[in-house]
Amino acid sequence: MSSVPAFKRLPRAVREQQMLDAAVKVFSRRGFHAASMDEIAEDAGISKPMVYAYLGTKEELFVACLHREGTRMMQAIAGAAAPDLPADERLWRGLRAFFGFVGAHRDGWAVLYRQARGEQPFAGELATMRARLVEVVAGMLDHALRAEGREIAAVDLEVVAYALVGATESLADWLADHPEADPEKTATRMMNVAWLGAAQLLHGVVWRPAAD
Amino acid sequence: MSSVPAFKRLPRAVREQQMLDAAVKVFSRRGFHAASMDEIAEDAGISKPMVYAYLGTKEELFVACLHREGTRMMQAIAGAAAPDLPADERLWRGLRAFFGFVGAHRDGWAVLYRQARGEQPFAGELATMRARLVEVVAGMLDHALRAEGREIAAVDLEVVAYALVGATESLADWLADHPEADPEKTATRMMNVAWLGAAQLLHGVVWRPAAD
DNA sequence: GCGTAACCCTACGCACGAGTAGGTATGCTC
DNA sequence: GAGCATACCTACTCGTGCGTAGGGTTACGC
Repeated sequence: MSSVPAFKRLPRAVREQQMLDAAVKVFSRRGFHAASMDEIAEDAGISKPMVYAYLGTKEELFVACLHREGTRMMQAIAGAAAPDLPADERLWRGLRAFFGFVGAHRDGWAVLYRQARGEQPFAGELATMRARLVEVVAGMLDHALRAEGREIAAVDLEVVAYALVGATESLADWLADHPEADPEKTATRMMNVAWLGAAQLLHGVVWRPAAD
Repeated sequence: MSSVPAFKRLPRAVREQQMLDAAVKVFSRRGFHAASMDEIAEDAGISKPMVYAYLGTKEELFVACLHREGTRMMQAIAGAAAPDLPADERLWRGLRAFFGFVGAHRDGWAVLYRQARGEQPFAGELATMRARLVEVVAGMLDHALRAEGREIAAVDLEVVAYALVGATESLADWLADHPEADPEKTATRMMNVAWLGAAQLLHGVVWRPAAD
């Protein structure tokens, strides 16, 4: 009596992706705690024990979401910013790829990402990703600096890179909240804030507080 | 038999502050959801029904925390950045006040703030505060621009301001995570990132993507 | 000294949601 | 077509934590 087979008995790999899709969706719109495993299961068109069997606990599930989305984003960026280009061009392409990605996954990534910043269990996971980005940006700055024959203390470089990454994340939030906004244009604006300032630094222009 | 009166029967205003102190502390270290009203009450040296009687639901309590801390911060900034100063000086004093505040409330404010970004119910509350900041910064930029005889579309101005505020928030996070870091120095670094770039924009220097 | 209003408590009800026990059906291999 | 693994389900347990009912005690006005 297998008259209506169609939507059943799929291989594990497929179901896992469906579950992750559903999880990203639900976590995004509800937040980690407010999201229930029941809703995720229902949204994935499957029953709860299956989710536990394949992806484990709620926390593990969330981490899996972060991992998948994070990896996709990193790949998008890495694929765009070839390491043999000049610093400004790399920065530009990286930013464009980043905002393009966020624009294409507005409710997915950006909200998931915002969640992770707050909850202790995931802050570490996220910090790792951010650290990789900061390292890349700091490396770019350092490289450009050496080309100019200058040097800056590593800490300063890291903090500047951190600020740039932070500004970028904020604009990503902004982009996620403004569906009408254009990712490309946002990238251009970020480039203006970031690169014009950074270029000054690279040329040895420094702002100092007045002695008061 | 009132031999040990000391720590009992305090007036409402005092108890409310104690409760808020406790709530900020617990929300900060546990996060909104993981924090329990029982723990907050215990930490405030009072019983749970009192908290409900004075400050209302858990959500209302959290909002009250946000409000108190946010107001304090805004006052700290407003008190430092007099509106009749030149833009760069205002920016500098504002930043110094901001990082000073965060430095003095590392585990209080910064963590509370991070929480609020993620949870939908509070995102709005926080957005309002951020919007006020963005408005101030954008106003400063606009003012400085007009003094130079230039103009920029309001949207662009807002986005730039948003990016600057975002970068500042990120450095605040960084500061909160690095207890050894100096707020003053952090403010200087932020000033370098922000002002050097902004000053370029003010002078009409603009970065544009190459036609490819 | 007596009422009344504030302050404060010890319990509990109750819903919600994470995680599981235990069982059924379907395809695949030989 | 028997055996086995994999996909899948319904229906529970059980802890946790929000919010409250209902009652006690200290101050303060008169």
